Amino acid sequence: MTAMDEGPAPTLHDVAREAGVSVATASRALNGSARNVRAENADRVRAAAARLGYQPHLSAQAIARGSTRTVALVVRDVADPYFSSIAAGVGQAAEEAGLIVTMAVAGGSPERELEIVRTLRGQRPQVIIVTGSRIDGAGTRDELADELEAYRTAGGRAVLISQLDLPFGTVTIDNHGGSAGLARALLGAGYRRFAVFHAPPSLRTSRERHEGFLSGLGGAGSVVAVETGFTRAGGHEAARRLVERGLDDVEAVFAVNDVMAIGAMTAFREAGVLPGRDLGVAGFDDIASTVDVVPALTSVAVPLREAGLSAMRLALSDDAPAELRLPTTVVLRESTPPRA
Amino acid sequence: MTAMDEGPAPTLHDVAREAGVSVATASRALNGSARNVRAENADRVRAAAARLGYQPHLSAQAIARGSTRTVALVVRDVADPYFSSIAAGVGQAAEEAGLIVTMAVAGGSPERELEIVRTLRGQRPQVIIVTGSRIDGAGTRDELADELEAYRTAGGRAVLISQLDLPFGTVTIDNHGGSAGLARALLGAGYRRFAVFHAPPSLRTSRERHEGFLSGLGGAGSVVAVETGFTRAGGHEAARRLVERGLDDVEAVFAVNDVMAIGAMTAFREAGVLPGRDLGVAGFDDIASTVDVVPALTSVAVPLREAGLSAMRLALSDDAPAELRLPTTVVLRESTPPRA
DNA sequence: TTGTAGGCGTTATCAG
DNA sequence: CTGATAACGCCTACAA
Repeated sequence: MTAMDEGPAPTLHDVAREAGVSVATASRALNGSARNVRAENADRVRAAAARLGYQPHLSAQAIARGSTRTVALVVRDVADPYFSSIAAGVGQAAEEAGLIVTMAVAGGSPERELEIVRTLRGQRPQVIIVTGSRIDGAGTRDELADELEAYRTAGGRAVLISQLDLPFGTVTIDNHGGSAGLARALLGAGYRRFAVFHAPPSLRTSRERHEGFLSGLGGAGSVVAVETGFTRAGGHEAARRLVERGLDDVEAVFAVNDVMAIGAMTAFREAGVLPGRDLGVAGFDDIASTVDVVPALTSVAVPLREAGLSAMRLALSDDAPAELRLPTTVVLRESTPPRA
Repeated sequence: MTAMDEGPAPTLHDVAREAGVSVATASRALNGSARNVRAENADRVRAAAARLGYQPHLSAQAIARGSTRTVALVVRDVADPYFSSIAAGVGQAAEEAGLIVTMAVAGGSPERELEIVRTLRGQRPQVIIVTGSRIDGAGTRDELADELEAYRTAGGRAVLISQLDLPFGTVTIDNHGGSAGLARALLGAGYRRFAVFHAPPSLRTSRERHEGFLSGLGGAGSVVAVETGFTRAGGHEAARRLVERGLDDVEAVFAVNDVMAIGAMTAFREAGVLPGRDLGVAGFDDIASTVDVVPALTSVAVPLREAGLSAMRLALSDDAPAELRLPTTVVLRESTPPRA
């Protein structure tokens, strides 16, 4: 109810009137669709635009031009370092390409993911990037595929950072190979008896890492599997359960991601079991905190930021949608010291 | 060059034709702008929409309706837990309000921040939330204010999660009070001689925390100030420098944020100085990893997620733009054990 | 209950 | 080089 001058944002018409030219000329002057505007008029237009605080209505441009300058990103959880690293990569690539990124959070629900992709499609972004593990038996797989297919048919570029499960460009992480390499490295360090903290096997990422680990072991040693959540809390809880059950037959635990491993380390410590001394601990992803935790966490490095960049590259390239497999690297640290 | 049926996305016209009704009826059936559509027709329209994989063009809706259903968020760095927690809060509130969040990364550059807000304005979002410390002497302050003012004049809601520096709704964190409380708590624990790791004083958040700490000390004890970057790397480097210089006159270090403190702890450890035993360490923000680091990090808890929620609430409310000050809580942990 | 028509802010075509 | 004017996809009086 103030006396402030309320009112709609100035439009191109306002600018044109203020500059004493037609909208067409104003439009041309502002975005040089053709270089043919008299310098003087161009200046007048720019001055008028500045004076009025004019900003072109992106939606209107989108309609008139028939295309937007945005990329849509679907993640499970922004606050999870795994996704925020990917998001950072996507953001960087988007900025370089002059695109705006819009971001939606699926929270691990396949239904919500589907719903998001649907409404995202309404945004008509140039690119849709869906991140996060596929979930088997979710029942939304085919619908998601249809949705993305419809999007592609309309000229959009869909890319997944996930498992190669849908017929779209996909950036995959070598989960199986990474875990197998880790298993071999741990065997090499003298470990024989393991526990694996994993999420429900329908979560593909977890399953791949779990299976990869077993296959890397190649039958050597023993493994007790503990199913839990794919989060820090899950790792923490699994560790508590394992301690309760007794640690006699485990020399090292592999948690299928770092936040689980870190939560587990804390739980072990709370129970008087010292990670790195009493028990080896390893994770997966090699998030930033691995080196700040004590003992530093053995992990499998995944180029997360690079995954985001690659996804954008894949999307923007004109090659047929392909799989881009990102390599992983085992990084041994103090949490799994060589065993006498 | 495949034989796939390429082509533009289906429009409302296509749906209408497919259903054998007019666009108006189709529009009404799809978004019940009025409940007056014969049930049979409504069904036909919905069926046609489904068959065609129709999704309304959000930009077109935005233009026709004169408003969008989006909120724009500006952060410094998505991968920083500080911002990703805020983003998570904003995302949650946005979802509840049925809004899509678009997110842009300023990377700590005031110029980039200004540029982002400018183009964001073109998006015509319902809300613009700008997060991150104000930076004094940036030279963009007034321009940013103008930009946001123009946005508000056009009916937008601008909110900052920052310092109260611009005449808009602002969610502030009690940096000064929190640090002062921390200082008192550390005095109470027997510490007297401090080092403070801070960023350049133009960064308001850093300055407020630094000054708050000094004021909490109230002249008691001694303080050596070390200027460095506002990041983990900054903390790490400051710690290295401090060790080189000698630690004889410091019993505890306060890093103005947790990632700095955590980086510092690692650096100290690398130098053979054990945090918590040889040296107290405290941070600010109380990010998730404080409890997973060893020793657990003393910090000042900031309701980050809540900040995001509050910002949305502030934006969506019809009250005059106000300041909403979020309280902080000192959390003493093992990194600052009571001193004999 | 339905359809026609005009408008939203831009861009782009096509005469001048 | 400039200015009408017709799209773009959707919504919404207004009229039927």
